[in-house]
Amino acid sequence: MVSTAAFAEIATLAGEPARAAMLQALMDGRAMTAGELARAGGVTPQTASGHLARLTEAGLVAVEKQGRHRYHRLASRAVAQMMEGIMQVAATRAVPGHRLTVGPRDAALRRARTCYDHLAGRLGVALADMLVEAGHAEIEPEAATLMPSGVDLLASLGIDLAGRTAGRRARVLCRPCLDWSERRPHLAGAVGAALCSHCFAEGWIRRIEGSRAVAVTRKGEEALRRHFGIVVT
Amino acid sequence: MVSTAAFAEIATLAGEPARAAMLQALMDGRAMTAGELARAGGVTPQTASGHLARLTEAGLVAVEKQGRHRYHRLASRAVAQMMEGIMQVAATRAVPGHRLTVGPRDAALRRARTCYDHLAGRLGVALADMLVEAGHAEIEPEAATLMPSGVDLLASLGIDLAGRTAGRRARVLCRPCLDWSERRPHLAGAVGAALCSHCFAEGWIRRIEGSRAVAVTRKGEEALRRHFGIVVT
DNA sequence: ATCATGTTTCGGAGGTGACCGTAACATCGG
DNA sequence: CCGATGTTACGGTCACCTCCGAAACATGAT
Repeated sequence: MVSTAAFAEIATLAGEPARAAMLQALMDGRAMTAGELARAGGVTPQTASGHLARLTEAGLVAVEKQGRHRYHRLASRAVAQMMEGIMQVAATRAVPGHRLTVGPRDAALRRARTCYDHLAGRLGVALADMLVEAGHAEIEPEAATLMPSGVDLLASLGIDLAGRTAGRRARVLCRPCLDWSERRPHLAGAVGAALCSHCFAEGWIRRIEGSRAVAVTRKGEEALRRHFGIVVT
Repeated sequence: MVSTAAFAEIATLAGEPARAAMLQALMDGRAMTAGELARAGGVTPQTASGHLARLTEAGLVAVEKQGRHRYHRLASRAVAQMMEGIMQVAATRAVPGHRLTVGPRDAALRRARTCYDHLAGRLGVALADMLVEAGHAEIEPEAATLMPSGVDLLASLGIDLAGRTAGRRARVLCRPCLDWSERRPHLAGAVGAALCSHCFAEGWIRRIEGSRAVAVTRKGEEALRRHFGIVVT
């Protein structure tokens, strides 16, 4: 059994408001400096630095030195998945009066954003829906499958699921992720990550300054329509 | 976005040592009284009562009144999944010197136990392994599939995946769960839950007093060998 | 009705931890 | 070398929250 002490320590680290805000800010998969995270958490840089040291020590956050900056990111996919789990529970407790659609800043988030290492929002859900409707994928609440035709489709775009299709059946299992804005699943895990990084690499999407939202470029609009037949409104 | 406040509240609730211990005690899927949970958490009944009230208020725990007793259980599968996520992160931080095999009490746990609503330990892993080797299932780290032959096998035992095989393809996706004692995945989700409850219903396994461990009955040993060809050592 | 068991409420004591000044410490660019 | 930016260390204050004792409250058994 994972000792209760270790369990409690991790949960306590995630539970303090300033740290929680910083961890949530890191959920877009990017690496941020302590200063940025301090603003995200609403505390002074000194305080944030202390928090980050504890998070790093506990293995929730990893740092990379780059010149004068120290970039902090979530240490592993397991951490991101843990956060998702907590958010799912927190979401069920969502106050009815607290409307989910809040202002224009969230509009971009609901349209397209990153969720740690994969795409979410209407873009992420539309991609998942398209794959299901075309028979390229099957998605159930607990798990998802990318069918052989789906693997081929991605391969034709230059996305190889890095040996995951090794030999035999070209079928890849992956994890679904419940989209908090659409309340429907999109593709996560290795498949979602590969798809997302490909979109960035091809210049189909780019990050919106200071936000987890991403913008679909003109090139991206065209590519998404041609390759996937989807239009993200 | 799930508000940071809600996120932090849930994580804080799970992070306090006494509450964490109580939640972990509930991870076997059973319902327990406040008194039992007080012992599990190492606090007095008054304190436990207060904690349980908060956990219930937050939607982590659900209560059922039954005469003089009030039985508490995890409120949803989402909560159990959240706890699993935290435990996964806590496990990666496992101190090397802290050996995982501790004493005889854990021996029973490592052999067979419940993990919220499904089977774990060598029993759970052996079942999963057998299904994979026989081609009845495919298990990858992120997801798992119960193949048509696996669905048929379970159906022949009287386990119907409650409409999940509805019409079309008789193939059920489900979630894998990383076993902390075996460090390998076993079947979770609806499939794991159905399998587990069937084992209890048939008298193949029974709970060991005051523990999350389960014992395989003589009848169970025989049934597991005949139906699945496995022997749990 | 009375007792016993299990559970909740209340109030006060105690401890832990977050927070911010101030200040020292790295590191890079000029 | 020196300044600018970013990060870490220290000390004191303050608020939150856990915990238990005592006591009230339910429910079922005697």
